[in-house]
Amino acid sequence: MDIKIFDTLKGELVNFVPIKNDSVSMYVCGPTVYNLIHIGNSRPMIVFDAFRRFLEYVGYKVTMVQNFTDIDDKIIIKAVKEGVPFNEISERYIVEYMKDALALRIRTANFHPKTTNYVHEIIKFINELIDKGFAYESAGDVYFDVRKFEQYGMLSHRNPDDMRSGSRIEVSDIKTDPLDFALWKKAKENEPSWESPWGKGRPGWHIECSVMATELLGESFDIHAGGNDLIFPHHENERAQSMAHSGNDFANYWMHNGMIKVAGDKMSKSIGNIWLVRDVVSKYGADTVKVFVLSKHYRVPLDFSEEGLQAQKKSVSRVQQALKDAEDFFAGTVPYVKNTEYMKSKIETFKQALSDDFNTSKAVALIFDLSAELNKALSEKNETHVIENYHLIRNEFGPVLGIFEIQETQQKSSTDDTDKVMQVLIQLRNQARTDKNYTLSDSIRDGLASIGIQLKDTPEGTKYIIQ
RNA sequence: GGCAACGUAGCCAAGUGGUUAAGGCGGCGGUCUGCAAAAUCGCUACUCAAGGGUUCAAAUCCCUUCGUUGCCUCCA
Repeated sequence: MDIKIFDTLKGELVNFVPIKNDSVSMYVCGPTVYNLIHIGNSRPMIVFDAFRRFLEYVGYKVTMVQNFTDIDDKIIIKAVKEGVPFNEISERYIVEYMKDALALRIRTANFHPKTTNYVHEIIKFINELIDKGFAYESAGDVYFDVRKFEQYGMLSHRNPDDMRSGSRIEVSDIKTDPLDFALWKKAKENEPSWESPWGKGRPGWHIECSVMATELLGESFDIHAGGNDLIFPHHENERAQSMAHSGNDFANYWMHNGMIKVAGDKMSKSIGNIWLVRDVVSKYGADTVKVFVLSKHYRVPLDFSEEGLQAQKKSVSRVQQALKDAEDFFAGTVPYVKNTEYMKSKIETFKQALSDDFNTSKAVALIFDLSAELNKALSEKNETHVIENYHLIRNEFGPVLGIFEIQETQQKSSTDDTDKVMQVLIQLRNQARTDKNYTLSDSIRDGLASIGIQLKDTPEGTKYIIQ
């Protein structure tokens, strides 16, 4: 099956053909670790984790790298402010990042390299760029000479001359061209630094990704991904220095996700309109957050709002409840079956949707359809159809998109004390109903509802859901 | 100023040349229920920002206008 993706470099939908037949190498730009991550940061995590799973689903062996930039101005500033070594800050926020990723059920990449572990390779890489005439030292800094790289501007579809004339580019007399960017920054007093041929200093911002991608995936690899705010300058610069260094292609495909916005503005640490991942996940659950993100195509801007999340939570709960009902229907474990024709045709539809520039909103819509089918099958007691739809959601499509993989809501077992208390209350209420004492029965129901416990009178008896 | 993207129902959102314009939330009506809730069934865009054009045929291609946003500076 052909997989089509939108390639930022070509500016159009292209057929995805990996370098090696059966394997895919991808590099996803990770965070600079100086803060807790917000919902905006979570979009590439959610989207590209799912994309990676999809590639594996259709049979590729995927090697995924996601870096941590653990040395940078902001980390240093924060460390100074707290009076601790810089690596205490970066290590802290790597741990916090991992916690948030876990809460979102993002699978870990194959490699999570850190800049500071690659300083030796970075220095070597810069040295080679200087040898090849693409970089120069100036006052202890080393800069990339953009005029030497003919393709500069190609990824971001910009003309270097236009950018030079723009007033927002800072002019510096230590740079040959205002667009030149730092590969190596000379250490200021008391800054963390490493020894180098150019004196004490530290890596510039873009170089770490080029070096770590090259070290772990090779000079040329398949996919480079990240937020579209990284296209310029980060990815443009990465591409320039990498191609100048190797003389070969760098990433063959560039995938970029759109920004998450709040009330019309981009969610950004500098604007301050951020929602922390951990707060949103604990309030709405990972499935809701992920379905919310995957409901919209990954390249277009997504407006974040509590109202939107609230609406999504309802739809997500319906699917979760249908799955739980199916498990209850089979007293805990839904038996596996060989894929039926019905399942095969749904799987085909699912793959088709995701092959078309990763159209997750179509795939999510399919899951909602299956969830309705599952509910119908349950009420008709059609075992085969329950099994088919349950497995398609829980064990086939869910694990690809990273949603509905597990039961998020707490299941109460019959040995649980809560359940015992609930059974007493339900019995009491049902006696009242039999006696047609609806004032009492309704007051029990309303009372429970007010503390978040919902009663449902089904043909199989009264059930309850703890919100 | 330069370079892009987007504008589809009350709201969110697929569809990008040709069957009845997916799906979700909300709303209305039916089934179920003592009444609800949940589930389920039906209805909820004769129309795709506006105006031109191309075509046998356009939400889908082209042009113009209006509007929103992003990048050009750290950012996912």
